[in-house]
Amino acid sequence: MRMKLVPNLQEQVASHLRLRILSGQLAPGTPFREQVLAEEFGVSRGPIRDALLTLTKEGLLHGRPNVGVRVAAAPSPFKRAVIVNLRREIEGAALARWFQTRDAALLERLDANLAEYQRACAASEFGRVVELDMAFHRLLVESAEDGSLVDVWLPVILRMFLRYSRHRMLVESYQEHAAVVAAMHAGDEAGAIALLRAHIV
Amino acid sequence: MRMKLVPNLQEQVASHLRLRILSGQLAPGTPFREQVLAEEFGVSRGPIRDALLTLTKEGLLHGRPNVGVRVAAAPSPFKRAVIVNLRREIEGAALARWFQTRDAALLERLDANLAEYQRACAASEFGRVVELDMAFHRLLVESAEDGSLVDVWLPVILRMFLRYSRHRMLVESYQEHAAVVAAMHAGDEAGAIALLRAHIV
DNA sequence: CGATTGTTAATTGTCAACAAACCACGTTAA
DNA sequence: TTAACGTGGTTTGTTGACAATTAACAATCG
Repeated sequence: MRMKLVPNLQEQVASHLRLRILSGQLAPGTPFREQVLAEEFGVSRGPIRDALLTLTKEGLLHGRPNVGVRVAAAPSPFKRAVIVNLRREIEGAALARWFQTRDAALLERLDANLAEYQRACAASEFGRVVELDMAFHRLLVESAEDGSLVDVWLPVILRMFLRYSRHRMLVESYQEHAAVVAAMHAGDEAGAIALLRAHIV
Repeated sequence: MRMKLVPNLQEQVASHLRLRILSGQLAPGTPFREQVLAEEFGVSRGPIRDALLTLTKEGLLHGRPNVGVRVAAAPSPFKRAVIVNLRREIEGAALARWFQTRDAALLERLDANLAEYQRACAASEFGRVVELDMAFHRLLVESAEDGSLVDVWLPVILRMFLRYSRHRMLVESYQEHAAVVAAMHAGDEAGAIALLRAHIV
């Protein structure tokens, strides 16, 4: 069994740019030029193009043919309301499915996530908190049916995290995560799902 | 004012392959080789790669790095159930929003779609029916807020139409579409939304 | 006989050069 | 003055060649 040691260049570039966009440092409309990025990453424009196309399909970039891509604007209130319900549906379904097996491995990973989350909060590592926040929800979605929902879930949550102003409420978000996990430990299915849905805002 | 006469090669290729996959002729797991497609379309591998990446993100193809892409399998019952709810949420929200304006232009387009749908049914033009079925729902989604929901809606419905066995019920599907439009004409918001949600299965 | 290791053919990943499209700017003419 | 029209420079779109990786098969060893 071998883990992939060196992922594709396009994946490395996409991951790097994803974090850069989600950090919220870049204003909507900021252009991403292929040549500039190619020189910055030390690769040719090929992998850059693939990465930009990926991020565009994920909703983080907005592209017009023959013009280029720019950082996408945050979704409108209407669109955001729809997206919130989509996330609730997906993650709620995943959590409901977990209660059919109650696999302990997931609980361990969630506990580890909470511990690291708490540490990052105390250290005020802002970017790390965003990562851990998304990782928490990703663990839930991945637990259901070998992660078959991840591909539909990812574009949804990425659009929500685009210029997400709620990351400031670090402690509050942590407590809500912890409450969900506590309900899972207690075997309270309805309570866990209700807490999770209420947490997604 | 000029319409784009010749869209990008990658878009032409993607559209063509999309229809080929949705037609249901190709069994899940059928490989898509870049070189083969490049020769078939008479272009180089570049645009083909972009098209395959697009279709992969849309859920129609399943790809592994350094190996290639294959026609994706139909979603599992669990995943399909989730996707059904996602479509209901998106299209229901779009329809609810239409009732705030009741723009007549949409009704005209839907009536035209129904007429053409009926004709294609009578002529048993199977592929055309699939197109019109999706076009009907697309019109609904595009009507809300300048089509801002289309990008999240498209990957969802494409996954549902992947090897969709329900297209055989041509007349039944037409009648359900017509019932939704009739409720819209009558100004019955709750009824239209209920009919639409019940139609998505 | 089974498992492991080389070898090879096929396929994807990457690159650099060239072609086509777009945008801003200055010019021209009504 | 203003609108239309070229024009130059910048950026994306496309291409073909080359490198890296994979999977299947053959040979080898325990």
